[in-house]
Amino acid sequence: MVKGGKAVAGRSGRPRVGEERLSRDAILQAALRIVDDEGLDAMTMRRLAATLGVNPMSIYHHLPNKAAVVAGLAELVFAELNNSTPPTGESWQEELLGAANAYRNALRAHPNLAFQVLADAAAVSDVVVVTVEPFYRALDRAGLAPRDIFEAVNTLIDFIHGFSLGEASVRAETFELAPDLVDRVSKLKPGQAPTLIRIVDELGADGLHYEFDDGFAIGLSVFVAGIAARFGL
Amino acid sequence: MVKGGKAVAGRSGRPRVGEERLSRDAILQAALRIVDDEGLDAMTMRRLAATLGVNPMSIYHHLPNKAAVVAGLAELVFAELNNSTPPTGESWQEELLGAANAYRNALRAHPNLAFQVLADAAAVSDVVVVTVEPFYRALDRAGLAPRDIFEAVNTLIDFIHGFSLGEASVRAETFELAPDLVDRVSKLKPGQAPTLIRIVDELGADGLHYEFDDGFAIGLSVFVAGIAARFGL
DNA sequence: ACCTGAACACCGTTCAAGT
DNA sequence: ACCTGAACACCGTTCAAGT
Repeated sequence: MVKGGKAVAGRSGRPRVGEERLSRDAILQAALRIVDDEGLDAMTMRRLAATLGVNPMSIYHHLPNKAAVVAGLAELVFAELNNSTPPTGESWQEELLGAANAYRNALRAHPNLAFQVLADAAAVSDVVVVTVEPFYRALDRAGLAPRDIFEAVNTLIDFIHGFSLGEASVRAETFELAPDLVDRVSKLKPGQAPTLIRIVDELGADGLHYEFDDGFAIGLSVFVAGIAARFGL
Repeated sequence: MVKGGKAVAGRSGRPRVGEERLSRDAILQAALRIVDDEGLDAMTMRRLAATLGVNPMSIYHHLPNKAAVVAGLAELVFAELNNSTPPTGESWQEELLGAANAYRNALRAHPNLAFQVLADAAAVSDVVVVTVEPFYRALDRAGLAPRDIFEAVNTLIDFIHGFSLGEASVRAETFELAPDLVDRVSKLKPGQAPTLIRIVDELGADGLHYEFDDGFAIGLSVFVAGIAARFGL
């Protein structure tokens, strides 16, 4: 963009104290804005520097490399989640649903980042660890044994991750499966997926409408019923 | 690598019939090899061309761009899954577990690709659609209503996706959580995650060992129990 | 310590030219 | 039709130099 023109004046050299133009936080906020607005690919070091009105290399004094910038963004998402009000509920079930919804919403807030966040969720940082507290609290309240809590939370969070991945990969929050799934299924060679074809046919009558909100709620209800049955509540 | 040297002879121009050096399939196989061996980042168009002994631009006559190459790889993974022997079982539960294990194994076969595969699973192609047939078959056999089958399969596959994402993000198939989780948890400010800290403490006594295989089996058992309970089987 | 400028070693892709 | 060579418009990052 600034391409041909000579660099905007901007004194070089160390700024006086209290005059720093850059900070880890300012960089991450600017990066998050770019990612939210234009996607992860648009967030290049050079572009980031440009929006900060700074030389590309200046960023490297606050973050070691681009991977660190992206990891910092993932951390921001979890930090937002941790700052949201913790879920409460009449029952452990309600509390668990509250935790799950808050988690999903945090991921939904930055769909262009969801992918990266999910990848980093494994390479856990402190912020991520704290994130599971509400889940532990709900299941502790339910009376599960420590090891069962551990496994149950892992399972539930895996589901939320997978669901969020699908949700982030699709633009609209509602979509008609009809033109998509029905159409595609109808083009399959009949021998290849007989059950699928038959089921989709029967569904087709009702009109094949899908809402992510409903899908999530149903998934959670399956999970809650499963926990209760599997761990003897 | 070939950097300074002059291009290896290699006649240019159109090869005679039956003499083509390139094909969509050959390109994808070479690309898959690079991704499996060195990761997705190593698979650049130029690198891919080099291993094929061909000019970078030649690839564009078979695939429109790099995104198409990567999408082709994702398709390969699902194709492998569809060619594996379909699961059978005494009960619908066993059949469902068989389908889930086959699905997970297909994703595990190419960990460096898992990420991309999961992203593309939403932007569904025909190969992906066929992939769900075994799940539909198991739940149809269980006697679920069409709409319930649809929702249950979505939920289960979301779980598998999330699980596989976590599995792909971690190198070893077994890891001690102790030095990782326990250590990290113990460094938290006590007010931040009291339940988590307490539960992990109690777990710490047993030795905090985690196996992905066990985690997956437990997760599946929760879902099977949940499906039975939630959909009244 | 913090910022800059120039340079290095890459990218994906377009376009015109070969056979 | 299929492959090539040169070129364009980018990347992330190193390194030496400024204050």
